Amino acid sequence: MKSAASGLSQDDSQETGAPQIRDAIRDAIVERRLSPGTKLSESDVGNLFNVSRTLARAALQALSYEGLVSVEKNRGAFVAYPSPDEARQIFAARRLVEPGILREAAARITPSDIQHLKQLLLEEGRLMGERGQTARRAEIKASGDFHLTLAAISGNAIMQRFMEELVARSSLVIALYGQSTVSSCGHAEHGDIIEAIESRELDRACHLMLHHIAHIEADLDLRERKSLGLKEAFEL
Amino acid sequence: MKSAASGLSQDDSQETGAPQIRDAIRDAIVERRLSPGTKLSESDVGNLFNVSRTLARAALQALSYEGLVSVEKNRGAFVAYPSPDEARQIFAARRLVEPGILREAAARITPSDIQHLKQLLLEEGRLMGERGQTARRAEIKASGDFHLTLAAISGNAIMQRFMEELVARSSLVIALYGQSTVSSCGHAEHGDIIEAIESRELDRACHLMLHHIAHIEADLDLRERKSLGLKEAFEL
DNA sequence: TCATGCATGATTGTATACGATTTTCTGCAC
DNA sequence: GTGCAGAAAATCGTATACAATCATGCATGA
Repeated sequence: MKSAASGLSQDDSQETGAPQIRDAIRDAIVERRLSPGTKLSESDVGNLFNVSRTLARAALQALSYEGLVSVEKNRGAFVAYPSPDEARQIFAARRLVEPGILREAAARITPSDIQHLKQLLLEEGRLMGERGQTARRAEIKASGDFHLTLAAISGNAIMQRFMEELVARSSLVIALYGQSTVSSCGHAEHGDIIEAIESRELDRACHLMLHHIAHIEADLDLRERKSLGLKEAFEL
Repeated sequence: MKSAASGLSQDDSQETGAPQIRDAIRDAIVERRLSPGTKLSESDVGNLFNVSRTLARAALQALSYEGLVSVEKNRGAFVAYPSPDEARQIFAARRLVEPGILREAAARITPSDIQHLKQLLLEEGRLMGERGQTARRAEIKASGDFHLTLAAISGNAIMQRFMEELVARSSLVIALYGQSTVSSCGHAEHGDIIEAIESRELDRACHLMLHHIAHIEADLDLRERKSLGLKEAFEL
């Protein structure tokens, strides 16, 4: 049987052209290899990926639609530097939509979906134990995947896409303003939410979700971080 | 005092380049001058607006991000032809987010905002009385503006943008599947919602909003309509 | 010394050119 | 007349070229 969450597994491996560049830069942003404010020159991006400025520009344009990159006319593209107010709006949006997504997902969830969620939870826990930058980045990604998987299970492609944008921008905000080690408490909360869903305690699950988002937001602090540089971030 | 709804008034008049083309095509789609399935060739769009394919392509790309245009690799761009399932997802998304937006808006609403909403209501009623294509199109637009204004009042730019996308796509769906004359009952419902907000009956306002959306959706005939697609009509 | 203006370089904005893919047309065989 | 193969046309994908705009630094003068 085909799980509803299978929508997450896209064939990203064989894609080419602008989408590939877009995804590569997005990953770099979400995983903090590129810091907010970093300039993304069209020429540099094109040279890095061995394509023309045309494709580089298309990729940057796409990322600007997702709110991860801000393009300023005649000045260039920069990794988005969300203001504290933007950060609040992002989390307000998540508080607004995630309970609803949770309810939809709970109504359609299958045993294999629950299995998938628990798998993610284990992975998350494993990464939490490790040290270092890479583990930290993977942890951010895993934490986001929990929410994205719920959106996928909900079966609404539109809400799923919206959540992808919100989660990505959240990562950017956490990278900018997060003070403690990301969502260390989030892991346990994810487990609680799954548990509540499994036992059909919908109201409690929504309540937990709202608290979870509030906890992430409460961990934010307004502090500036400096950039890495485009080349270093992509050196293989 | 500056109303929260002032975010709606953007300087669309002086914009140039791809954004102008994008907005022009979007208006044409939302106002039903362009029918779903219509091919939007890059060359044709470029010639129409006296720009190169580069800008035409950028505009079409932007519209594809909004879900109003679907681009098929090596085949071209077409006005989106939302499937019945997509239509349901769009309205499911609206049911999911609009009550939350309504609550946010109610918490921040000012007397001048209420004035603005009532103004929209009057305009809507005026258009309802008229006959003809143009009045019908304007009515769709005015009906959408009510929801967009609420989103603007909520003060969350992210939700506002999302609502803009949902409303635009809703217009597309209504154009495709709507059977009666749009939201003739919607006008009264808009008034009821404003009234409920004004008297601080939040729960009732949300309830009305959900019913309102359900009514619009109930007016849809989610079966196939042969209004367009010359080829499909004769070749299938 | 500091402010101002201009020249120069770098970067983006837009258009055009060329190659790849798809679609359509044509013509021949059956 | 039907069906298929190959050519021709149209359209998209990508790269490159040129124009416009912005940033930088130096010269100049108060």
